[in-house]
Amino acid sequence: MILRVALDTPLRQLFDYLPSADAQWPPNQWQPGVRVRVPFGRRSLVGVVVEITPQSSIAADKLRRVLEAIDTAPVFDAALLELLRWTADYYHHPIGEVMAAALPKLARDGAPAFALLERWCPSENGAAALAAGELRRAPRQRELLERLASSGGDTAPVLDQVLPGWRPAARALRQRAWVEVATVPASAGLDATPSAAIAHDSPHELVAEQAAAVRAIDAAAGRFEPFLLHGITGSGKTEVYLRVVAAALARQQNALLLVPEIALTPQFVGRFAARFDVPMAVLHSGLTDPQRLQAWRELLAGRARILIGTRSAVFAPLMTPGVIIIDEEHDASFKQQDSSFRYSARDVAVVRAQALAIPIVLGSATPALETLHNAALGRYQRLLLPRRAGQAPPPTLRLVDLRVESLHAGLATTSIASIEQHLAAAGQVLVYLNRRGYAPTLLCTACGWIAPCANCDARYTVHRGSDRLQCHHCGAERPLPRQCPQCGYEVKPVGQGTERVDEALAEMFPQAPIARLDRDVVRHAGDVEAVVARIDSGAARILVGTQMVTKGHDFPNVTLVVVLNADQGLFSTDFRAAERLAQTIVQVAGRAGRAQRPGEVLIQTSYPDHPLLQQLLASGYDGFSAAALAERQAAGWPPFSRLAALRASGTEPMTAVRFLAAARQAAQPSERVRLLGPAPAAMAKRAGRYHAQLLLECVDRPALHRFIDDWLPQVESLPESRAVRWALDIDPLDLF
DNA sequence: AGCACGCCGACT
DNA sequence: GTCGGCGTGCTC
Repeated sequence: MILRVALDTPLRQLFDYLPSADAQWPPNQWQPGVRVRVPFGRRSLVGVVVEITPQSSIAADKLRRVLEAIDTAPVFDAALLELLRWTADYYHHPIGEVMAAALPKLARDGAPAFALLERWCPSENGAAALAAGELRRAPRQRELLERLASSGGDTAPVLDQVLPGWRPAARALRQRAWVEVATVPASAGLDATPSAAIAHDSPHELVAEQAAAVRAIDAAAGRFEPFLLHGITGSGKTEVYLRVVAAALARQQNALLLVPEIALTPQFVGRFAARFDVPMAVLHSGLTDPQRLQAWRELLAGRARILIGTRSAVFAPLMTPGVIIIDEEHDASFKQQDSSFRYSARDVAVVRAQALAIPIVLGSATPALETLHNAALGRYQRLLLPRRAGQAPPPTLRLVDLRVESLHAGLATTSIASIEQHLAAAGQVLVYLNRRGYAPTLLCTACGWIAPCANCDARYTVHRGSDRLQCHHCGAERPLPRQCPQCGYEVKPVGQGTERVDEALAEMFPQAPIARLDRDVVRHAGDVEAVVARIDSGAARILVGTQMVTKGHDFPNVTLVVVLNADQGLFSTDFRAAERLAQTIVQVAGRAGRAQRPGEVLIQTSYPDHPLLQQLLASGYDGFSAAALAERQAAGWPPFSRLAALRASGTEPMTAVRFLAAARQAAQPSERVRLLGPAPAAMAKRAGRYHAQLLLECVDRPALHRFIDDWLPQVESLPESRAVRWALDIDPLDLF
């Protein structure tokens, strides 16, 4: 019997092992999905048994024995194992690394799948000693031994409660062999967290469209059916989620809710905890390793009924899942960007739902064009929530023509006048600017020197708060110079960041307290909530923020939104830039006028005639997306074709390009797959490395994947690959 | 990715 | 004379 094991290495293969000699592990106990410790070269690694086969193609004398089985039951059930194999296949990524990504770090290192507790028992000698009246001079030890004798044994947490400070006594007793200690698995009830809140939140009334959406999703129970829940901001998508989860719970099933980022988990946990009196688990990167392990164990034991998590939660073990929900499905955070395993949690979730034969709900006010296309093709059922709850009227959008306006700290005269009006009418104002810091450049007024980052093709951003220069691309920092290091003349910050807009607004409207929301003011968990609370309570009247303000939080009393710089996305080389800009504008506009008062949205631009802006103004996101999809079709971009990008970086300017050129050379010419590049990245140098990419495009997905399957082994063995870091990005979101 | 083996420069 | 630089090869 051969165990085929996935190991956390970049090698694209399984490794064959003989079962351990352990008598406790008869052959019929080995199962796929069980973790094992195996010898690998000269180290020992934790891997996952993926297959059990009668024989191996590896020479018998090379096969080694498993050192130890870590689990008695699989940590990946058959369905999850199959999903992980599909994922490794689809993203052309080593299976062992995919499996590693699906496990919390501590589980990856071999931590048991269930919590272990120390259990202390009296020994026979101990009972005898007690009866003989020993320990008269050691009251603590006697007390402990008496307790253990009467209870027959206790676990450490119990002893912590009944006899605080019992450890020294226990150690002494153990030395005399009067007590024994064993580690036992924590059985269900023992370490179960008591459910926090009693469900007190009563379901909101549903409007007709919400009710129809809930009915449609509930009707799909027990079969695979993807839904696009396209609901404008404020239309009550969350209430639909709650109803759908309630129905799943009623069917004795569990639910998975994926959210794009950590900041959004507390509010969902709050809403769900208020509605449901069931154990929930939360998984995101803000947890400590032990917390993540704990959540994973709760899921594995089937104790948690609802899982709310970010990207990697799509791989969490789920017992009898009944529905998967993806909130803000268009959000780019669902696509892993920073590791070499670049998966889309949204797309994997759809595959998981399909394998599980359960419905999946993709919710958004601004769906991705891919998703809208799937809905148009009838692959996804589109559910529309076109109205705001509470009959709040939709905000009106207006463009502010920067060519004819004078600017004060990035604010046009019209915008300033509007802010004044709204403040006077007791409204709140939101100013959106996708640039943190004080100013994006520091310029010498005499010689034209601009503070450059030494590691990147970028400029330092001026930060007044910390009185430093900061590179937003590599994180480098240095003190803010007082004079030009080149000519000694005066330097000044040029351009606007949120910090400067905050300062300028404070000068213009001294009576209106300002809150700022960007990564510089949000340092710890709870910071976002604190800022949101200042706005909600009315303590602050103006909110200045970056992308962060567009995500999730509602500001019901905001009546005016000003978008300071919409133009960055208008002329990008990236074919997705327009989509992202439209989504941002619609999302930030959605923050305005959600209570009774109508909202107003001002978009400052130097290109008021740009078709994208005109489209958005005339026919909203629907009109924009229809036009954008037509453009994509004409240009042959996704979703009308499939892309993959081979990305590389090296410490020398040309190594990445050379590697990619060699990779292109190595490719079998194909009529169907087009190769574009290699091309250096728009910002080639980042953090001291030079980046480049080679793009693959093909109308037919299976053809593209077959091509990559043939090509990748050759790419791997290229001598040029030694000098670079490279990664293959399937369905890339941004092209540089 | 690790980790070891192996062959050429600046140091006690 | 050695410590150590990273090239190259292997992991069932």
